[in-house]
Amino acid sequence: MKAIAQQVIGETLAKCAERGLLPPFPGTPAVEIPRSAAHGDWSSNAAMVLTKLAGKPPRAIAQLLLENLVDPEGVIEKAEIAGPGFLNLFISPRVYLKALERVLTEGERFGYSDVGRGRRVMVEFVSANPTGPMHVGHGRGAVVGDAVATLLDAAGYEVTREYYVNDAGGQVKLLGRSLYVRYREQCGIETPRPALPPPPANPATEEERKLRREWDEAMAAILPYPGDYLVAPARKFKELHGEAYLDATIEQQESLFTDFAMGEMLAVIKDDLRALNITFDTWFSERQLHRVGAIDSAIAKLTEQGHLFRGVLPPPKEASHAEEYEAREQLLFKATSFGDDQDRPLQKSDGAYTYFAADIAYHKEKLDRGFETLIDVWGADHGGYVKRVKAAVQALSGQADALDVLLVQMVNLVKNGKPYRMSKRAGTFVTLRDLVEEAGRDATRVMFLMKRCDAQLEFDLDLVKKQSSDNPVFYVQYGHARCANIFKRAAEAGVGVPGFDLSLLERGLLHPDELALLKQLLTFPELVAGAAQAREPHRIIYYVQELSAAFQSYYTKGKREPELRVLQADPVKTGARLLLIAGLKQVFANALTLMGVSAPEYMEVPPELEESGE
RNA sequence: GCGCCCAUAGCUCAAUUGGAUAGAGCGUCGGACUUCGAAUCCGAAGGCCGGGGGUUCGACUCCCUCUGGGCGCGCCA
Repeated sequence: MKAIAQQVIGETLAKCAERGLLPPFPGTPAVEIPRSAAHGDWSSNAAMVLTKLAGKPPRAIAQLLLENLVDPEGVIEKAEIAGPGFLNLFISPRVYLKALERVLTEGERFGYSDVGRGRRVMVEFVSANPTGPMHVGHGRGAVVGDAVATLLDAAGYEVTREYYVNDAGGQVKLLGRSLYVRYREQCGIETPRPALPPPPANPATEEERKLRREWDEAMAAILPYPGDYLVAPARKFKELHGEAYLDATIEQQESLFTDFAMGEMLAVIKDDLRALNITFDTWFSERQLHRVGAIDSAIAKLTEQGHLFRGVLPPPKEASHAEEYEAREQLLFKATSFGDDQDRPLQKSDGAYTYFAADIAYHKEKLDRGFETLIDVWGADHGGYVKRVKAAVQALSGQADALDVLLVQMVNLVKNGKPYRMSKRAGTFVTLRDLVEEAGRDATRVMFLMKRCDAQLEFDLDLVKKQSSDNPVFYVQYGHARCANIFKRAAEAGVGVPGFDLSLLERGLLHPDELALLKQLLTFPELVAGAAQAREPHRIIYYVQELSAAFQSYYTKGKREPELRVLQADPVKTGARLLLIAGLKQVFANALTLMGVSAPEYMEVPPELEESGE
């Protein structure tokens, strides 16, 4: 649809330039759908843009455009100048009616485009350490990453979803040690307690908080991962090995036990993801990176490019870290030449590589695999990390925008109208699994996708668990279910859905609401392309809500005015409207599918609404 | 102290990426079911777009600054 308006304006501008009436237009002229329908179907600000270049007032330029409008096919019903110099185009209804055919023939592919031109893009998301089950914060990143990937795929990019498994660091070694402790418990050996007085459960004073901290630290040395989720793996380990590893060495704990625990944790994570219907194309192991010497080759390349040097970093600004500071020469990446605040170390004092070094190698690996665009979905707590990784990717790829990092902000849980603090110790830890089981997949996904990801999200645990109309997911699905119901009724009445017929539509779809609905659903392909390029899945949710609202409003008018019903005495109107509803249903289904939300044919009325409903 | 993110109706959030009169849901108030699903619809009230400056035909959007909240700040991943 946009292309039609763009073509008219573009050719009109070209004609004016040819005749010497106006200077050539710089770039491609912008057309957009005005907020108010009174301002036409499409609007162009070309006259305002040309004001300076042409040395004429914008309205005079708009007048020239109007007089020279190029429209050989007669798609423009009316054009007018408005406001400071907008040129507003009113498209002939016939154009829209005809376009409905595309919706119906393209079916579930309607909305797909090739703006991505097969460009290879990797979306790396979740990548949670395999040290425990996923929590709700991970869930947001998972859903957003998945939806962005789906959108990019629909926009014609060639998308790979990857999970980076951090299986090489100290965290997973600690996991192995925790499993060892749990395993011994399974074998009847009690876990030693710290040689400290037991701390207060709810520390109130500073002194009590200190005791609590000391206790927690001492406990962490024995059992770094205190939750219950290692109990089942410990049991399984015992079944497999009996009591053969009761006196495992620390090396065994950090290899054998670690590998076992990690395997179990990854299985849990995969289960959690499956509950959200999220799958990955590739699981990339950090160990693999070390094994093939990827870090060395990344460092070699950066050295070759002159981005590495040996130097001393200034002391940390934050007081608590400054005490430990010791001036030391180390291998640094010159991140400051790409806009970072500091140069960043690649090696620790013991000579081992930093996590950053591994991350550089990992991103180089992605580029080497042929991905032209990299998208990373990270939690907000990694915000301070963005600049240096982007710097590294820029150095490696030579492009400033090869890496796009989506920082998914924190999820604040709310229960009973109050902030709900998550604490493993207090037993108020909410796993993603718990949430999905209680709220359901659709509701969880919609909640995570309703807001831009760069803003914090308030997640109301009561609301999402409530099976009622307060829950936004029901409204968006109801639009689809209602369409389905119309077809069910039509079938019951023996009314068939006609094949596409332009003259039928011209005779039957006469109400302004119907044309407005049609126009709205025809914007879907551009919406998808825009949302993909902006990496903003929330646009789709808002669109479905708006489309659903417009449809419900139209539908309800039929209650008062029988001639507005879809199914009615006039077969022409009925047929034409069934075609419109078919298009609507298709767009609802496509939009919901893109978001990974189901499009139900029928929705159960929840029990608490049943009484008031009758 | 520095960096990144956020601030829009009582609450939770949008705003076509610089466009015309800033919109939804929830909540409040008032209406609408004898036939396509009332999980719905219609209407009303509710706004100094955090404050101030700037950029231009035009700013919620871009720049500067201040205030308030969040996240992070060598050798944790």
